[in-house]
Amino acid sequence: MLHVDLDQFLAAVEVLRRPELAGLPVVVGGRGVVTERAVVSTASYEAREHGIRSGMPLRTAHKKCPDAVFLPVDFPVYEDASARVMATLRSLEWGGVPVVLEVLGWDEAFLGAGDGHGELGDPVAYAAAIRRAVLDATSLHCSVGVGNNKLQAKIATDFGKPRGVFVLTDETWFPHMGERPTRALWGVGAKIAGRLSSLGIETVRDLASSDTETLAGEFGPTMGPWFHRLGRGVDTSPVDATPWVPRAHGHEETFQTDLEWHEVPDAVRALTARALASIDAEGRPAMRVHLKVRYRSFFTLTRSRKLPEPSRDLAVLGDAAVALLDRVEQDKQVRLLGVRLEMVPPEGGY
DNA sequence: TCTGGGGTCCTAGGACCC
DNA sequence: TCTGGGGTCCTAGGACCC
Repeated sequence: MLHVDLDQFLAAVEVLRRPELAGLPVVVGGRGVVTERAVVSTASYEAREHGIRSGMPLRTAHKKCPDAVFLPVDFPVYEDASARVMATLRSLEWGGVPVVLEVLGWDEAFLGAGDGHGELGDPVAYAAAIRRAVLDATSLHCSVGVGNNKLQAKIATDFGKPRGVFVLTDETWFPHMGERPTRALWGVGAKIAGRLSSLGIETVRDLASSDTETLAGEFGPTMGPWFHRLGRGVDTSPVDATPWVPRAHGHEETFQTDLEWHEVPDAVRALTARALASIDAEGRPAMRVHLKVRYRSFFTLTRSRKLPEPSRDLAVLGDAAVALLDRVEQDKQVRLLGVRLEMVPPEGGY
């Protein structure tokens, strides 16, 4: 089982079309304007040497490295580059058998052989061949993780970065992961790590040897046992090449200056129109409308309502979104608004 | 003037029905 | 007058990931 992840993907694509940027600190985020409310999407390795990280406010990044090149996020260009990478991967064979490819976003994929569980021959040699194939076809570098399952392969890739291959298996799981904090696991974020810590569970090994019943009591019958499996490096899910079918599309916007309440309904209607344009491309009507409101204090509310009947009518959807405003506090300035339209499932479900 | 924008999945609790 | 369970649907919100 392999996991492939492009190195500093957005920055690498920008350098490809502007070779003079090679070797410079490059930061891609927002509209590329360092005074605006936006965050870093990807920083080149040179920029990371200055302490710049994904998710960091652009303004902060600019303070850390005023000489960095700041570029706007250019969706179509990354989508095109991503499509070429995935087409390259999908065309590969493993031991004479077509690979099974599960795409995760723009710059990542799981790759298996046969039924999606198996692998053939020498996976490390094959991983190196994949890196060459992607580089030859797209001029982009990637790292590859090898594991007995998707969880292990995914974590292995991080150890292999940049431009490397790393192997993490049932045999090497505890030597590599046992003493790391639970946060190192794919699926454990800051909040879950904190709740685990309050149960006395700090490391991956602690989690692996913890009591499943206790975890189920704390996190529920699905999440509890799942966390326990994460700790042991266990993951039975196959690589699934089924094309992704979106459940919903939405748009949200952080306003450069907070909105006064009288400006909010029009802004909600504008976001609804953008969301509608996105779901129109899917050809399925909306069945539920979600509204997200963030106030100046960074306090965020969500409200949603199921429509009486599915709709693709802008007036109907706009009215439904605006009606949700009645259920939120209307006395504070608004920093962010979001409208998401959940679509009717396709024939036969997802 | 720290803290984007696109998503998915899970849980809790209330309403309602039998 | 008091009150058990099971089941489903719906909404709010939490958490995670790229």
